[in-house]
Amino acid sequence: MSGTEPVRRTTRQRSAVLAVLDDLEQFRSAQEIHTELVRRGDSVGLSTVYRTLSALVADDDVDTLLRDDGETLYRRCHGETHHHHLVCRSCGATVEVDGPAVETWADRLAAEHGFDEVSHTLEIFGRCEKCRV
Amino acid sequence: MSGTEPVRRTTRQRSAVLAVLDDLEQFRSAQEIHTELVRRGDSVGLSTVYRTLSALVADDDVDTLLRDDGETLYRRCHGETHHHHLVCRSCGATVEVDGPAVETWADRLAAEHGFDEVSHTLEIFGRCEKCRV
DNA sequence: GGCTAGTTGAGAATGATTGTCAATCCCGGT
DNA sequence: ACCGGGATTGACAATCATTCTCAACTAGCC
Ligand SMILES: [Zn+2]
Ligand SMILES: [Zn+2]
Ligand SMILES: [Zn+2]
Ligand SMILES: [Zn+2]
Repeated sequence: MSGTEPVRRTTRQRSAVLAVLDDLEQFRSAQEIHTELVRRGDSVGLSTVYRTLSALVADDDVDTLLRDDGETLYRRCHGETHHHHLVCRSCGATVEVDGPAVETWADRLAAEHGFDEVSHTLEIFGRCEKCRV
Repeated sequence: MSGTEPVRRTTRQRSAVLAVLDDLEQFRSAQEIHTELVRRGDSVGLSTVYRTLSALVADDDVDTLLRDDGETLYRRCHGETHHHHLVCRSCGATVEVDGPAVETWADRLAAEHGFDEVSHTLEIFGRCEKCRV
């Protein structure tokens, strides 16, 4: 399917971004990840953070999620296969979920209406227990 | 649930935006709607377009949709109740769809994980028949 | 015809994301 | 260890959707 993927060199910056992602259980914005890198004293240029995240997404190593305000959030998920997320609006805590029924429903529906090259987005938002008053 | 809604006056601008929305079957961005208004010779300030659209969304008279690149699209839907969309990526043609099974699945899942104030986003993208090569 | 509060719009401001490009670095070959 | 060339970096500028500002305008009401 995908042609030969471009070579990715191992650099201090790339490792630093990956380290932050591996320590984070929540979906976070590029800006937040950049701030965290600075806080750790392992500073990486903002452009590089964006570039690295884009590469990770292209390689399917990182999942993205669009917040209501349009900002993109990133997270390194454990599941290898296609899945969705139950996300806490206030703390970003995330549960990876599978919905086999939804997958087939969406594909069938699209086919019935003559749609091609189908994809879908599905995210569930809420407030987790820890974030109750 | 919602308190007394703020008064909305009937202005030329508001009517013009609604007129465009009613003629459009596709999801469109605020900028595109603004361009269409100018083309019709019924120009409305861009700020006003955004303001009007926001008000319509707040009043549940218009549906929104976040495109992959984070831009917000607007559409005046026919269905009164909660529903989702099957959208053509190239022309924006939209089919309103219902997924009762998904609704209950999402709510139950969130409840099982102790989540509160649950909402969800679900959109299906594809290429419609007219947009095949 | 006036009053007044909601509305408008040109332009500035915001803020995330992307582009630029010279300096720097990784890595396979020697 | 020493190159060399292509990949990577980062300070900064640029883009672009969206929001803010605020003085001028107007719909709705007496
Ligand atoms: Zn995930
Ligand atoms: Zn899915
Ligand atoms: Zn709709
Ligand atoms: Zn739904």
